[in-house]
Amino acid sequence: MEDQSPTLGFLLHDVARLLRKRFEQNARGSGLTRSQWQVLAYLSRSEGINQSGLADLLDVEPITLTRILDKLEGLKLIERRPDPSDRRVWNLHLTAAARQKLQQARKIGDATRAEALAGISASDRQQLLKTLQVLKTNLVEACDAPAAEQKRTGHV
Amino acid sequence: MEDQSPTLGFLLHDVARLLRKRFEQNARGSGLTRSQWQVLAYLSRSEGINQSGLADLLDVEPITLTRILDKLEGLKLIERRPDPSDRRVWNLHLTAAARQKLQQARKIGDATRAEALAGISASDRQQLLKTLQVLKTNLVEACDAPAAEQKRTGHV
DNA sequence: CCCTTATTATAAGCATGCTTATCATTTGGG
DNA sequence: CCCAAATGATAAGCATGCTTATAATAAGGG
Repeated sequence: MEDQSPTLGFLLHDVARLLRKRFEQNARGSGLTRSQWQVLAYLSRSEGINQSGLADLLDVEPITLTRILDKLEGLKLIERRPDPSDRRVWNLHLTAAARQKLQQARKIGDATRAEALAGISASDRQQLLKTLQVLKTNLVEACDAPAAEQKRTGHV
Repeated sequence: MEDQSPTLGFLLHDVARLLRKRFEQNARGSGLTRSQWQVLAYLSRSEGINQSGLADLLDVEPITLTRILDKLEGLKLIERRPDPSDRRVWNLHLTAAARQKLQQARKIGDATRAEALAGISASDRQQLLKTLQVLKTNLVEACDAPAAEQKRTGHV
């Protein structure tokens, strides 16, 4: 695992970064970044949700989301509406412009994904998604647990 | 592809980010971040390389690497030595301290990877690495090409 | 030899992620 | 009812990625 080929972590990080980079190359001029698109996409399935709820869906920290929402609000793509029963809370809504952008960005995402997946069979794609989903579940759980002991035996 | 489950891009991004986060939780106190570790790891296989060569290996932009090297140099983990034949160039070398750190970080990486891969069979792990490697190759190539046309037919 | 072009490293400025801290508000125990 | 603890949003500061730009140097054609 440690010799010639990069480890899983390096490889995953690189692939995610390159996919993000290629998406943004293809999306030049859309005015939306990948993260902004992700926030809009998740919000479109949960309109009216509040910020900490949406941060949970996205598995990011609330403060990370706050800044993305600041941008999206400035672009008039979302609205923060005060919650009638809790003055700490903002309820989030898409604007009409956001719904248009979403369609556009979805096309760019499809095209970018097609570039990345060239030459990979349908069953390998399925397998990839399945395995990544397991990794994500494992990691979400691990991140809430105390730090792993590093086995000094060197055995994995 | 677009309905309930996250797309490949979101999933990859999330898994990479969570793996990075978990690594850093486990590495608390090592004084090294994941990216710094990656730079040391690649450099250990190519000592004496210059900055743009190393940036190519890592598939990052030279300026991204410059700042990481600034940190590593400040931590006395690398040395920049002037190239005798080209005054623009720095040749990069690990210090003895870096070699120690590398061993320590490798253990943390192994432990983190084990957490992420829990419950995934050896053959599925192989398959995952293989597919990711193809994705990376596709993307490195795509990023050097002009932006993809987005097929307005909606077909992928 | 000189001038244009390419290459190496770095700077400035932005976006997203994090940790840690703060403020306002709500909730719940006594 | 009142104070302590929990919760929602935000701020400050750091790391790493990017794009675009700049300075110094090298290389090559005329």
